[in-house]
Amino acid sequence: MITEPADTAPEDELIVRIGRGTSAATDGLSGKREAIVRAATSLFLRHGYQGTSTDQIAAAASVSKQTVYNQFRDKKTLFQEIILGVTATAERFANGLPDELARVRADEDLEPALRGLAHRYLAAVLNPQVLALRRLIIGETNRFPELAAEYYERAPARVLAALTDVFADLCGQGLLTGDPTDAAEDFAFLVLGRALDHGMFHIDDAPVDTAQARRTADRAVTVFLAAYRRRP
Amino acid sequence: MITEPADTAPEDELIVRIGRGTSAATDGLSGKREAIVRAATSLFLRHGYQGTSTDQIAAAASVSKQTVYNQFRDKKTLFQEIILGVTATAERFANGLPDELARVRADEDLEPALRGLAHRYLAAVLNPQVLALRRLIIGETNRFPELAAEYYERAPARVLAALTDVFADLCGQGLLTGDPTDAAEDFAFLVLGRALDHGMFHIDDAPVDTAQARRTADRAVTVFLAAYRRRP
Amino acid sequence: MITEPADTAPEDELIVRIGRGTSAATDGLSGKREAIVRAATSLFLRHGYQGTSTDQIAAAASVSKQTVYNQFRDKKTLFQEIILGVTATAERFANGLPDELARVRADEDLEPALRGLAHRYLAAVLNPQVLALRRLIIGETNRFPELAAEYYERAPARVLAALTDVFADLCGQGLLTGDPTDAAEDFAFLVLGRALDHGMFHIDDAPVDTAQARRTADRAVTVFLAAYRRRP
Amino acid sequence: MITEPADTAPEDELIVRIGRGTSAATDGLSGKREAIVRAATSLFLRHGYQGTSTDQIAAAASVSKQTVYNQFRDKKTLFQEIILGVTATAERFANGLPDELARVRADEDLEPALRGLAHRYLAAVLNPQVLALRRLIIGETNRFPELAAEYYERAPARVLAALTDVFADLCGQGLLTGDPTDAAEDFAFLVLGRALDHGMFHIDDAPVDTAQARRTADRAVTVFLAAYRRRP
DNA sequence: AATGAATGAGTATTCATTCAT
DNA sequence: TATGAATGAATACTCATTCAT
Repeated sequence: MITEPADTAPEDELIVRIGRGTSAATDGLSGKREAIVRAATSLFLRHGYQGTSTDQIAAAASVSKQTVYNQFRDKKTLFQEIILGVTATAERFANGLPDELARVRADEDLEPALRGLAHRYLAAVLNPQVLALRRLIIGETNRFPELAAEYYERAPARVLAALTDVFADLCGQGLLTGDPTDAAEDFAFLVLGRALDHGMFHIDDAPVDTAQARRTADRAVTVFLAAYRRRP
Repeated sequence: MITEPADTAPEDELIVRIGRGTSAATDGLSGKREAIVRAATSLFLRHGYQGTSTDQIAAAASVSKQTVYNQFRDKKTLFQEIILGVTATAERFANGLPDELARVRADEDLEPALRGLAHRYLAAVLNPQVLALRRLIIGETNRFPELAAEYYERAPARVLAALTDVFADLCGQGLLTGDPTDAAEDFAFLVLGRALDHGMFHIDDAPVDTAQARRTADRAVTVFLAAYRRRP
Repeated sequence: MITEPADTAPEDELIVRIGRGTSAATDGLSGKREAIVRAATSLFLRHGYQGTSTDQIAAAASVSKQTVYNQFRDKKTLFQEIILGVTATAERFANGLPDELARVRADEDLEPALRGLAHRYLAAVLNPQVLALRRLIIGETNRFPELAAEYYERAPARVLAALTDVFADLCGQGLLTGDPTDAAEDFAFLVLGRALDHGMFHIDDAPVDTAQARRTADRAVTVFLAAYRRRP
Repeated sequence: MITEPADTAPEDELIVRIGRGTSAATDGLSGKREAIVRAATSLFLRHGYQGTSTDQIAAAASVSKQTVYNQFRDKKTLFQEIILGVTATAERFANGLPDELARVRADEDLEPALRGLAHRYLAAVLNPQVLALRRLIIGETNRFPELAAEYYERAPARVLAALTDVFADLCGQGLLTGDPTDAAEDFAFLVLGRALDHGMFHIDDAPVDTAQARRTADRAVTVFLAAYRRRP
């Protein structure tokens, strides 16, 4: 119904190749599959699951409708594959977190290191596409409860687990006290809470306000350390 | 993966009378209006905006479809009126917060008072219907950006403002230090962050786990006071 | 797809009013319902269940597609209501049979009376629309087994039961011997067998060949009486 | 009311090799052709012509869709070749009938011989697959009138012709009187009539009830001989 | 000859909305 | 005002058939 031909918003960062054929030999064949994923991701993120028709997806991918169905059994399957594919990106981000703090050695390094971590974390989550993905999944939690739960496990929960590892290590170094799991949660939501809550209810295609994000990160670290820094 | 819960959840708490006819005189006439609101609220919360048809609303309200259109012009209008009506409930909760801490006078009262506040706040937000409403609005933020923004102002932001007032007062009493606005945000998300993040991605009709909520509230207050309690 | 505007084959005999509103007051309202039944009956008889689309039905009835769905929940329901409605016509025919032989009193009346009965029976069943209905139901027996069984009970089996009553009466009068049920079956298929078998596999819109039917009827009665006439 | 039997019924008896390549040399090449015929026969018998898609046929034959089209031009052609191929089986049955009665010599052999013939005939026609084939062709008589007529000529009519030959021979031996053609028809439908009529409208995968079939055959022969046996 | 992918028209059904009463 | 019936466009999905390899 609603046709948006000039549809060029670059969600490309979030779009990953999904499916079987990734080898060079099949690249030509699965070009259409990738086009469908790309188009559907963009449409789902902007109009939601129900608000996106298979006609629109096929048109946006410059592909016939049946090709969509040949590649993805039905709309539900396409949606799930896309969400899970995109989720993998978030998973990779989480898995990369621990390395960032691996080099913290002495007391004087801790606070700036945490500030850097907090800032990168905040910037990653406030990315407009990441926010759009969260809105999409949250809005479809009733329809796809298992998909939502799986996303939670592989993205937010995975980040918390990574932070827990980080803080357990820092406790082991004698830099922090308290339960690492609690520390991870408190750190995460001191950093993200307000911005994420606001971001859920506001569409803003502008990139993250870096200065604001840095102030938020710095304050979060200050409060966090007031509670969790080991005092001699 | 698609789940359709039975159509019998009593959202009555959230359903308030909306619209013009609230006086006793018009009660007979707007009984149908209320039935429509009640039915539509229930359906929208469970199946979303696009997942709810006007046929379903009319049938659930035992009313003809044209009556729905006579009362609400179109589906969008009905949706917006319902969301704003339900938002008023959240607004009232926010407005009641400051009174809760008005009686705190001496240092020894502060921590238990904050714990009680934190627990009531957490329990209120984790109410299954409140979570469902959040999911609904978040999922429709793209379609109804102004509605989402208005909800944010009248519910989450209103609570933060109320907490800011509370903490400004406590700072004035010499019990806390720091910026009251920052304190309000940090308090709010230390309390809510994790549970709300989890709640967005998990359907759970069970009532809030009180013991767990209390532990969370207590820990949040401890961390909060480590950073914001005025030290002599 | 296939549009047949000049579709004026008069199946009207078979089409009976189906449904709730038959009173004069609702006649105007259910005019469309009747048009749908009329159009769908014609199309189903000619193109089968799967070969008839709801688009075609709506077009042939000069009605919108949704009106078809408002009146008949879905295509299956429409098909079943039509078949059962038409079946009622066959049922009435069966119920009228016993009266035809009620007047047989003396031995000399028996043979001509049976010949008349046989001829009317044969002519009724060889009616092109009746044959088309049989083909339709037989062809859909896999898809609608209960409907086919119900048709069988209310049409062919009902006729056999009526003939059984007739022959039981004639046995009671001392005109026939043997089991009335056997007699009914043998009579029925001596009369119909060949013509019906042939008719199933040949489309022939021409009316029944009366002379041929009479010869068949006469021969059937001769063979039948050779076996079942009581000999003094 | 719609029933979809499991896809495992072994119609192999009815499936014969169809088409050009039957010699040993081409067996390798037409193995796929045979697989297609086998799969399509099974599907057509169970779901009808329109109810069977070329996708299903290709999948059931473990063959690509294009291979189906390479072998059979289009769906109609495939259907017709299958029906005609299966018809050949019925034809062979008819052609074998005369030999069965060739040995009848004396009066005392006649009745048991006819009973045996009647029973075998009845059992052959009541075979579930034969009934399914009849339903299929009858249901498609409007769409494939010439195919239905050809089936009729090569199966039911061929049996009647064979029976006519049998009875002409028996008349020549002085065992029967009357017109052999009439005798054949009356014999055929005294035997089959009721069971065939019932069988058209009832799906029953169970094998024929032998005792019941024998009783029917015996009664049919009794009535038949009452009319056609030559009396000295 | 065989394949997997592609096509465009068609399937039953439902949508938000409006009209006649 | 409230209703039941009606509408035309859209929904997800499937069809028989063909193309490139």
